[in-house]
Amino acid sequence: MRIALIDANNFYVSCERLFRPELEGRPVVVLSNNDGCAVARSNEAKALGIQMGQPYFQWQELARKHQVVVLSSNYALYADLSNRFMEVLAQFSPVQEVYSIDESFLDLTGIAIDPLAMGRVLRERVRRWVGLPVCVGMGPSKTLAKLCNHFAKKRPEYDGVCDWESLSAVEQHRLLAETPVSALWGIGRRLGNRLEAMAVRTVAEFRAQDPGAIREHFGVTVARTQAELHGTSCLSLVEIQPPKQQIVSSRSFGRPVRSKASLREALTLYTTRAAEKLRREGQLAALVQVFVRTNPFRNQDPQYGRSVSIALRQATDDTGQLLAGALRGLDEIYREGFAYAKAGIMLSELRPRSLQCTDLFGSDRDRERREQLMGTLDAINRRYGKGTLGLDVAGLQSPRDWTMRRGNKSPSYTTCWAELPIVKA
DNA sequence: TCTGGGGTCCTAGGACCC
DNA sequence: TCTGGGGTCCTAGGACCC
Repeated sequence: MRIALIDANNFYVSCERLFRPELEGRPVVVLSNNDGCAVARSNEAKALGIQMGQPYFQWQELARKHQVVVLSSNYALYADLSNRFMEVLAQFSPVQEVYSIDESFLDLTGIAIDPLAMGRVLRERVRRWVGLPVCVGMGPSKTLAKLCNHFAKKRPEYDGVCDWESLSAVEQHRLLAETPVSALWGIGRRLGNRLEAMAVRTVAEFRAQDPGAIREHFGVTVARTQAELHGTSCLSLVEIQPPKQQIVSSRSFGRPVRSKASLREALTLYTTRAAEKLRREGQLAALVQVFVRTNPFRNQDPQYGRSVSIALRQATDDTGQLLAGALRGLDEIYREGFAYAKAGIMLSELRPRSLQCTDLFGSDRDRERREQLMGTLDAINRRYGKGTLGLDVAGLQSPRDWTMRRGNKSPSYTTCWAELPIVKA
């Protein structure tokens, strides 16, 4: 078994640099929604000490001093480049798992080429065809492929490609002994702390633990991780994404929201998005959950947060019916006098549309007409852009002062005609 | 003043059944 | 005084991922 994990370097930053090559060599940070936290950092920005997930206001001064280029996130651009990246990788193996927006596993078992040579070809191909820098890790299990990818990124001597089985036993052990256990895929901060409390600090020490004891104290997931480190593949590649079990749409507000009218408006937008996703997935939802909460970081302010589940009479993908449920939920949980910072909805108890039962209390003709309406809505929004047409059950009236802040977004270079980059001859 | 969003899986415990 | 055992389903909470 030979599994490769190909991962783009500082993905969002690399996407931005593709259209602004002058950012090469400079510290660049991409921010989360609402320009809240750092979610991608160039190597130069990492070297300045800006942490992943660190709130912008905490390093704003530092950024100014070192002329860091700070950008809002541009998901349309990243999603488009991600698709191109994945298509290029697909040419190297019939078995691919797209693991996240910037990572993919490939099964390279039985491919006769020298793995390191193969890794270098992969890197070069993505670099030339898509323009993104990537690193390649390979090993007999997903966990070892992930770990080797980590080495390929952190250790310049590997030049971006690291294969577990091409390493000598001495080298393997040295790497494991130099790597903290929390660098492992599946070992986060909590488990890392618990392991450390047992004097298990490095991957080498973790691998040497008694498997029975690991299973007993940490459960099957951690036991599998340990087995994978020994080269026993426990996790197979997921080639076809199983249908989603829940669909979430939520946002923090650009500024605190007090009125119910604004919350209704925000939830109308979130429900519209979630319903679109649901229809794209070909699923129906039977349960709508709504939540609102104040800002937990402002603990001097009165805090409130609640969620409620609304069971629908029948599973549906109709924006109107889902929205009616969501707004009924809001009526239940809204309390006056709080400064709300975030709201959202979750659709769950999903099932394929093909299993829809007929409604005892509604006519099929009504249903057909609603389905046509939703289909038309989706088609128009696909063609003319998100949000061109929507339902207004909430009665949109208040000024939309809650929408998110995105002060520094780059143009949608590849997904919007009006924002195509123009190259001057 | 300013702190993201969207997911999955596992486990423990209670309810319930025969 | 003695108070079964095994199984399933559901839910809440915890942990992880990017």
